Amino acid sequence: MGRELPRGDLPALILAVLDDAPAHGYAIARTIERRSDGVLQLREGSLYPALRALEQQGLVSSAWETAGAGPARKVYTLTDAGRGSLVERANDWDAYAAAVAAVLGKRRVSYG
Amino acid sequence: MGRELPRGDLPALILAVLDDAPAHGYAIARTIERRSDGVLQLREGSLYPALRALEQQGLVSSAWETAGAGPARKVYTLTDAGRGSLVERANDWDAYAAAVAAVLGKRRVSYG
DNA sequence: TTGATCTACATCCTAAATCTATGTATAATC
DNA sequence: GATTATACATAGATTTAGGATGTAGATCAA
Repeated sequence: MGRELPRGDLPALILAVLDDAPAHGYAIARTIERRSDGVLQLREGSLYPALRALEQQGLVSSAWETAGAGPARKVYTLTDAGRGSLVERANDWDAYAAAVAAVLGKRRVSYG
Repeated sequence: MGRELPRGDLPALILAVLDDAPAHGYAIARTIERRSDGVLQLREGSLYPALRALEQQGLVSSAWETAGAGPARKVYTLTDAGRGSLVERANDWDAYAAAVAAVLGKRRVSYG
């Protein structure tokens, strides 16, 4: 269980999670795993660099949340630019998925 | 036009093309572009290393075709192992595409 | 006959993005 | 007090695709 992510799709997934509500890194990873039924798994080594890049690009903003129990959390919020980028990336994904499906054809479990 | 390929999907695309008929490298690239309506574009720097890797793994076999007009062609044929690998990769793709779609949700052109 | 274009294969280098491994630290559970 | 879950972070290795470049035959136009 748990397929590696093909490169390039991770930012879109993070933005999509943040589009529902602000969240901190660890929660983002858990949400992606849950929503994908465990198919998509996301390591810290991928997650935090990706979040930093998104922030540098102005697609998310962050704020430390020191109150509450447990270690401090850095909570990320989608910016307007991030929202726009998400729509673009989602459409791009659709086009890509359709293209791959067109090349692969209908070879599935019952191939013969 | 022409999106870069997320890493990992290229072998599956090549195997799928060869599943219909043996073909040489250049023709494989053209077929992928045509079937995907130009969305997927494949450069020599990606194509030939990928073909060599597939051959080393025993998923395709190759033979030089010297007859005919133009430069010599190396014609690739899917092996039985390649056929099995293709089915596996196609199913894997399905699972991955479904997982990404689940995380992305229904954010598309008419986002709001 | 020169040049441009398409076909066709090939390699080297670079870049990007992800994973592995490791480290720090708090809190709850056993 | 040991383990587990939470939570952030970085360095290094790996994978894999693209860019640039090179060779070479065939075709066609100027």
